[in-house]
Amino acid sequence: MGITGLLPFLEKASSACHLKDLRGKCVAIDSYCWLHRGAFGCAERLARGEQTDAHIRYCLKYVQLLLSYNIKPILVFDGRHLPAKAATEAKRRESRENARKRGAELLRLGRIDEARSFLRRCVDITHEMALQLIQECRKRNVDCVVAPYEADAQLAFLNRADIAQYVITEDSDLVLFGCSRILFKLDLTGNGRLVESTKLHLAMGCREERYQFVKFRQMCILSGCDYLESLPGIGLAKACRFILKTEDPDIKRALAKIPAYLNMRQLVVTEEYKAEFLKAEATFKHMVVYDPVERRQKRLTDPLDEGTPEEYCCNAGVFLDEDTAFNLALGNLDPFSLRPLDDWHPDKVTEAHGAGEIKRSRHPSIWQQNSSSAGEEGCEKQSLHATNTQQQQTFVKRPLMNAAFEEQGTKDTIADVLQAYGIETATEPPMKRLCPAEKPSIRSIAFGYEEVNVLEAMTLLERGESPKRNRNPFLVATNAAVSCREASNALLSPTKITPSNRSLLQNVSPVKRIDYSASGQTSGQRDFKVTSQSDNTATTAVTASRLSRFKRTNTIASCSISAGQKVISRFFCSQTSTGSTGTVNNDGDPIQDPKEATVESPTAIVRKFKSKQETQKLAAAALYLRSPEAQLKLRGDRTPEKRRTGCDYGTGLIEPASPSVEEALVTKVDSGIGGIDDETNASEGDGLSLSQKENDDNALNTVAAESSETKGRKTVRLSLFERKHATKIESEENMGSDDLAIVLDDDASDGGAEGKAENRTGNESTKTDLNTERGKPTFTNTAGGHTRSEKKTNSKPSCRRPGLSAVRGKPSKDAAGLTQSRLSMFGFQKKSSMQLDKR
DNA sequence: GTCACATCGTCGT
DNA sequence: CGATGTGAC
Repeated sequence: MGITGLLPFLEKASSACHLKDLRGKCVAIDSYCWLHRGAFGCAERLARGEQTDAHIRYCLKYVQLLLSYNIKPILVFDGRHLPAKAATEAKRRESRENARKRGAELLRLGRIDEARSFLRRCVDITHEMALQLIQECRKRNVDCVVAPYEADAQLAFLNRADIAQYVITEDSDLVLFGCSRILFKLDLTGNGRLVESTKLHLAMGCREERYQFVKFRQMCILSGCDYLESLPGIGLAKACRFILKTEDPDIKRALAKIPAYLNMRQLVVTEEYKAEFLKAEATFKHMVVYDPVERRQKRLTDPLDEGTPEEYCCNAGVFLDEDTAFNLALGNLDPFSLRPLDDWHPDKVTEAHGAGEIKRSRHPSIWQQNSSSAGEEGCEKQSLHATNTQQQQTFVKRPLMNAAFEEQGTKDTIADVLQAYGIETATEPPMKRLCPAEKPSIRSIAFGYEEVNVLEAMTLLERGESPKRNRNPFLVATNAAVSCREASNALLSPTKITPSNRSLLQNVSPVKRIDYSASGQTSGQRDFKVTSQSDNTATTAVTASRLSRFKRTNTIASCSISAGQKVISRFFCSQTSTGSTGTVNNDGDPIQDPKEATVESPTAIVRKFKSKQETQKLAAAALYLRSPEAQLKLRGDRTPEKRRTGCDYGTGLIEPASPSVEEALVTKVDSGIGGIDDETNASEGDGLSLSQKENDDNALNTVAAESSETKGRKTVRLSLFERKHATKIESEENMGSDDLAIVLDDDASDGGAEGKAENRTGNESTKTDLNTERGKPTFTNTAGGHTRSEKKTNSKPSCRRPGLSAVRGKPSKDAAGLTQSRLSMFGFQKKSSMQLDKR
């Protein structure tokens, strides 16, 4: 059920979002949504008990989509039913059962079409389906978790623990559970709607300083949620008005004032309701979830921390014994009977498991128990669960990625390091400054990745926006969707390893392997530790600086940097007079003596940078506005091929595509979905996609086909709708189609055709608006239906006749059922009569 | 303007 | 499950 009307209510707290903004992140998925949508397509077969895997393939398509953007997915499944929801569940089961019976009956009577509609409504997502998907995911090294109870709480836990930075769902309840970033309405083109908890006050219409998340949650519970029916006559709007009005922090006392505050004298707030309210609140706060890191069940938040009496948690689930809980979370048990169905164990995974053509994700598993297993999750774990030890700057060791090389320990040049990991080094090292520092005139227009990154972070910082794109393929997580502060801090400060400043190089560099916790002692050439006490000799200085340059950029790691000291990034060192020694190595990079690293606050550096480097900033801004391809061209493409082509996690469902190619496609598809007018063909001087279009030749891969098919479908659907109206008008006016004022054409019949997308770029969007959201999902009908009507009315009347394939299967009687308001909404009535008048 | 309730669509070819 | 439409207050 969720919260009725919450998503439209959250319009102001949401923004259009694309998966490309989530690169390098980890995303927890409410798998039920995908399974349910997937099962809908093969509902008949499922209802008849026939064998099918269409729904599984549907889900894997999404998994693949995420992997192709280098996003780590964690699929979360529902577990047992909460007692509080038992009634709702029973009701659902009953209605499904009824639908099944009626469907079967109609099927016997041979009324296939009617039977179909009932059979679709009776699809139930069973744990067997979930397990089927889980098993496919295991083959691909994609993590799955079965929640002890509701997936919602589990998703929220993963999000709050920062194991997953985003949550994908269709259920508005996730907001109440306290997720920070939720992606709704994700489609196969990668577009979705992002709701951020930091913006919730905007939706409530409340000043930020007066806003508390607790208030938001109380508002939602008051409006009616899964655990508590609303008081009669109270919906979101009234609940919001009440919550904003009341000052009383004690909600139990405040609840009594509802009738007075809302002018609803007839309303009675019983003691029972108050108690149930507190229980419902506790259910959201303290539901039992599973912590895959600690491998134990716990509550989403600790009742002691929140001061919640234990008796209120009676609906929030009970704990299982350790072993059962673990196996349930892995998906090995049937959640209801707790009978074993499988015996998979994360610690006993063999590579052979995924043998065959199926490619395995390289993301580290959340189930990797050894916290020293590092990689991404190692970092997560450290930032999450080892905050205390972090103060000692204890770095976790990552597993040896290339044992032969790493044990050897002699090859310490950048080229060697990269080569050891299969990165092509025939070209220059990726982080190499493209234009040497000694050529300042050229430097002002050419930038390395870091520069652009920093500039971008600062530019966005200035504007108070979140960074949108990853431009530096090596700074995977620094950029996208991290708050600006985080981004700039990661670049500016002597950082600890956090999820936001990981990089490929960090993993590649031997530096990472130094265990600083040991004794501060490090061995030979491997010590590239940059500290104020560092004693790099002249002979090792060049090599050391080259490698430490990598390190400093992202993880300036040292146990001996004391508070207040700051080793600033190479970029800033070279730009600030105090930071640079003035010496340059043979790469043209300044060799920075760590002793002279300035102790400056990030803001001070930014200020200095801003005043001194205005031209560079402008140039960088110009560069920022280019597509990734254009940037690469401008800077000279030094990125090793392997990295540029993105990840290679494909399973064959969707071929792994270069991220840039995907972006190109999305740009095209975006413009295709939104526009329903053919008469405007110009793809409005879209500077961003210029070079992407040049790349189109490469774009004809499976993803292309997928995307354009989707586009085609949508277009056909729109056309079908339009045609229905047209038919209606036609019959009403008693006119032949030749006389019909609405222009009909056959364009939509071949929906998947390449190139149409650009032609359909609607004239509805402002040409100069780079943030246009056309074609992206929105929460409100005003944004969906109404804009469409505006599009229609603003443009010349036109209507595409769908192809035969689109008409087939839809009984024409539907057209007769259209209401006048619907017609006028799409502008047909008006237009047709207008045109008819002319005649 | 709100809210409650009923009904539809979700896929895929 | 959300979206949408409709009718009651």
